[in-house]
Amino acid sequence: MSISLGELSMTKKTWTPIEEIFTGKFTEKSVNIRGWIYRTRSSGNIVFMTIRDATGTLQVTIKINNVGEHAFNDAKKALIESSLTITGTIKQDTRAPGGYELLATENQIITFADPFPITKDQSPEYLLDQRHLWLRSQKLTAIMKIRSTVVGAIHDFFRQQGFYEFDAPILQPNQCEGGSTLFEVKYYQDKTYLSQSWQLYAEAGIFSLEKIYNMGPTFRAERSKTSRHLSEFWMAEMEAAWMDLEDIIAIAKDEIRFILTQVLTCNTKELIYLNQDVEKLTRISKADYPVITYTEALEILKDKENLVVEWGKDLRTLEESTLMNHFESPLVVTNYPVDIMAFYKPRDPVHPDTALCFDMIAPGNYGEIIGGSQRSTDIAEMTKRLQDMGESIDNYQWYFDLRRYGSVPHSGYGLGVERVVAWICGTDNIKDTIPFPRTLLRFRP
RNA sequence: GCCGUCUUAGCUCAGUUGGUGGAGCACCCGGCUGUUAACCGGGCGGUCGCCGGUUCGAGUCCGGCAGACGGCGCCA
Repeated sequence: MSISLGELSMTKKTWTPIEEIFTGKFTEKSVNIRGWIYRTRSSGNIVFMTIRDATGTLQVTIKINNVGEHAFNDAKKALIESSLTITGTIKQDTRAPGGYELLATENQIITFADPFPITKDQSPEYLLDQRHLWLRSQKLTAIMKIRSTVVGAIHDFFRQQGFYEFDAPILQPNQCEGGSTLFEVKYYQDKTYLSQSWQLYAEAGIFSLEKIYNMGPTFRAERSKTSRHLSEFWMAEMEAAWMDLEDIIAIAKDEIRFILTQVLTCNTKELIYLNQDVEKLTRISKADYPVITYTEALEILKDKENLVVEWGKDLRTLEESTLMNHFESPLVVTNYPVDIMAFYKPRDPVHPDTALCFDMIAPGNYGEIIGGSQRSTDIAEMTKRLQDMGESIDNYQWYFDLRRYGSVPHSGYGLGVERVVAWICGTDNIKDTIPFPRTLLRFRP
């Protein structure tokens, strides 16, 4: 028999998070826990359940002589993912996983679950179909905890550095990155697009707040079917007046080190569950990251890998991952050819074929985790490059106004939150780093 | 846009030369007082993606269609 949810909320018990039981401080004491059945098995007059809550899993032993026949039969027939409350004594026992178990004196099923559709064998597609249920898995729980730490760390980092949070519209009339495709949205009698970047609006914000940041959803309708792409992803961006390329590269490195340090502090358990090398991540959290130019990257590829890339072509996935064979930590690559860069990235006056821009590439096969640049202040050159792309200049007059009224040198970058989480967690696919992934071929559930 | 793979039970898969469709898991019933993704016995479960063709006979061979997935390009 189930207890009513109203009745449950009226009970004034103290509930112990499962994680705390493994500190040993509750041993031989009576506790109340609540959660969901992760595994269950029975043998005659004894039922073993693994119970999970948000903090961990614990084996519960239910014996008919301790809880009575009615509660015992409920426990025996409750399927995986049934929710329940249990009272009992914590025992230290080497036979239990983790060395502790709860010997039940009472158990109350809150809701008997239907047969759970996810069993031991699952395909990636099936798990994506059942995403609303697969979120309960230990793997996704671990990743979502790390994601939460990463997002919190980004806010903490910029606020500690004196940045203000500044919001841009999600509905935007113009495109930002050249070549990327936009999601069109009906806007009353008109049409607009989902935000591809916060940046153009951020460039307006720096003239009052000087140092600003933001983190929010970003939408790109690229026809990419890879383990590194999402159609909707979260980007953490910064923009600052008076800063040049060198300044923002230093901030980007500090930001990555700060994120790593926070994750290593808060999520060691999760990193170990995900089979990540904690010592290596600790090393990277304290390291300085190498900075090379695009031209130097081509030389490394040619000299060490015999991989020849024509100067002027962008680094492709193959080249980036080959390059990363030579680096344990993230790598900063600057001065890409100006002709393949977005309209707002300025020419380097010292090396005029290149732009004052950088990418930070993650180790492994996770690709670019940060992209940024100084911002052009040359209205004539930006106008020409926008026209070459077929863009209507009228939409950018407000942006050019920023150069007409007290323009200053300024710079900014964007960090792909999911790519950073994927790299730290070592996931095969970026889809596992966001609760409900949206990709070229999937937008349900 | 280019290249490739897959589609058989609720889930994961096997299915020989073309000859009456199988296993494990899940679920149900029975057994078991220390299990670790428990185990043992039994049961339930199928329009072999769809349409057509070849054949005495097609899950299997051929053609078409549909759907799912992966890689590249592009990007965070």
